[in-house]
Amino acid sequence: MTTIADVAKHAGLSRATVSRVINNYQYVTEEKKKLVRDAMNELGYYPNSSAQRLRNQKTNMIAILVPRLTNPFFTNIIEGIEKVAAENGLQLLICQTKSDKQKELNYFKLLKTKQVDGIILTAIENDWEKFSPFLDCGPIVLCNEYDEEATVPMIRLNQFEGSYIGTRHLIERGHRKIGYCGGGSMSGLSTDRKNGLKKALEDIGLTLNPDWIFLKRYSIEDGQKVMKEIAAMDDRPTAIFTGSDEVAAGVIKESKNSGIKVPEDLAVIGFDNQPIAEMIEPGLTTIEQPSEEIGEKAMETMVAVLNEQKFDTSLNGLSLELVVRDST
Amino acid sequence: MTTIADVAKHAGLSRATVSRVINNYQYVTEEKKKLVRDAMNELGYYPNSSAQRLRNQKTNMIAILVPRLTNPFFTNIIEGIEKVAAENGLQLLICQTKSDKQKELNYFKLLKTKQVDGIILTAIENDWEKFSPFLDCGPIVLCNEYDEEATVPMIRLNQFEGSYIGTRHLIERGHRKIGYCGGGSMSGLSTDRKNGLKKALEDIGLTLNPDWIFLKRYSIEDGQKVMKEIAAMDDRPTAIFTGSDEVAAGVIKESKNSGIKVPEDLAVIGFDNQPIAEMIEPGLTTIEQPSEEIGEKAMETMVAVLNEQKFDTSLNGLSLELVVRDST
DNA sequence: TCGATTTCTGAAAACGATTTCAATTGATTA
DNA sequence: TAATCAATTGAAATCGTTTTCAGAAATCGA
Repeated sequence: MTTIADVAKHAGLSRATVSRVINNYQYVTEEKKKLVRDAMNELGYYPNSSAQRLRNQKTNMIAILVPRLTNPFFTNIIEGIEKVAAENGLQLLICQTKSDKQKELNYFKLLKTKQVDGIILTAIENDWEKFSPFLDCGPIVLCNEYDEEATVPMIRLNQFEGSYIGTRHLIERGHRKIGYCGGGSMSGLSTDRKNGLKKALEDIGLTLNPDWIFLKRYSIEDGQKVMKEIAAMDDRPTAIFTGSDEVAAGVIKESKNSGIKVPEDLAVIGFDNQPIAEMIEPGLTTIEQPSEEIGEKAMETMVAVLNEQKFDTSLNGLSLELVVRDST
Repeated sequence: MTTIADVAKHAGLSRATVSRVINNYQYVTEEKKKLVRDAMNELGYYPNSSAQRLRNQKTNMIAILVPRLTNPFFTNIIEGIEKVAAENGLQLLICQTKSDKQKELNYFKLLKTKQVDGIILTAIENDWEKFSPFLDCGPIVLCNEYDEEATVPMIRLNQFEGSYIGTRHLIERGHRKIGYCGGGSMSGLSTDRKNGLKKALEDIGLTLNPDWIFLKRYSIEDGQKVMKEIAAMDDRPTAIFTGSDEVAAGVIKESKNSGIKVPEDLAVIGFDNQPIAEMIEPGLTTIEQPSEEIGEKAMETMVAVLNEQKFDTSLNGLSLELVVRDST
């Protein structure tokens, strides 16, 4: 491997000068700059990044923790994150937690071992206190997720409002027996959604039937199971509010096997507005989240924190919108 | 930050001994081991990975290049890769090329700068010769892709056969006017598929109509455009063979707007057997690829190469299977 | 013309780990 | 008993950069 010393020797200069050229330090004469550049080209030199990281105490690498890559919502977030990362010369280490507490926690060791400069969390599995040993190892940013205890920047949307407008929509269509199907129980996001639904019900004097609450449902298969459970009930909801389009799609798919008609027998509303919402029949009514923008904001915040700038923690301007199709 | 020197001092031993404990070198007395471990725990010590990488000249990181993360086929491959990577203590750097030549090439610099030990390619955009400067910087493994020129391990399925059996299926259903819709033109995989289709046609004395060949189509939107193009033709194919379920789904979706009935007016066959194939209506007939297994094999090969073991380059035992649904 | 800046460059000291080498001890063998 | 060998440890070199420090050369102002 050719090192900076080889380049220096070949150019008849010192390692220091070569380094200065690489990092465009101002006080190097054009003449020497050219000597160095020629030497680098002739030798095909590239700086060794491990050495740079060690010396600079910086990796320019950010870990991004997602539950599953197969969920387009998260890959869209990544899309946004990646865009801003590239603009700022940062690399991304994409980590799949599979919603596993231990895996999630293990990835935090990346901070301790200095493999990454910071972490963006798109979901939370563990109690927040578990993260406390890592808080001083580098910035942590929450993206599309939040925790009451957390003292870090959070980029999030008003999920409460999202499910509120979704539920209002169902109520307007005449539904009174509305079920809820969401994600993890630790998630502030999930409870917010549940509360938005509750509020919309309470507004018209109803309460959420605990039999119709399904938690920790993430995938198409989970959705299918939910549909089976509902089909088996004596007293069924007439509408179900789900935490993701995938789960909703599973519900709709299974409804065809269970002889339950959507939306006549069961209205279904999703969350995210993924491609599948448009592809499935009947088309899925859903709450659109500007996923790419959330990712961008999260990474912008990360960059700001890394540069010790101020950042904006207010509930950001991005809004959730109801997209009405045929499932309600 | 606490370093190995801090641990050494705290334990009253040398850095060398601490290092030996970390790497469980055999000749350290239990007594000192305990001293070191206690010191590490008390100080909350984690080895700095940049320093380790520099010293060991090894990163334990493998880059995996995919065109797009939003395509479930590739995330499934990643799933398989990740599984084997974890078993071997390797980290994954997931890189999105967006089918961009320059981006693809840029990621190869990861090898030059020693940010990764090796690269797994799941698609090829550039001519193979472009990669030649990187071949001696670390192992490259092709996964689900190949190139005539390439001299590196390739994990691939018999795509020729895949499209052959798919086309046979169409022919059996009475189709004679069959179109082809595939990916990049550089891709050996794509040409193989086209050739499999040609062969099946030639077997019954037909040729592939060049008007019905669509290349560089990857997404749902691309599929929709293809459908529009077909709808505008005077002489339309009665069946179309697509390179991915996403494209096929786009075709089917758009057919509903164009008043063209699938499968009556146009039979559609996909590739991959992604979740969407099952969700869309009519259900998509497709060629199932064991994507996760391909990923596993690719990573196993990478591990073998890294350990300078032999590897198996034969067309591997994984087979493509026709999944018949309602679109044909 | 002389002192004070400003440019420009290189030697050497970091960064934090691992490994070689040599030294020391204790056990074993001839 | 002396010689050999294995077990255990630490000092120091090394991995490839960047940066500090100091010195030399060039420029500037009075």
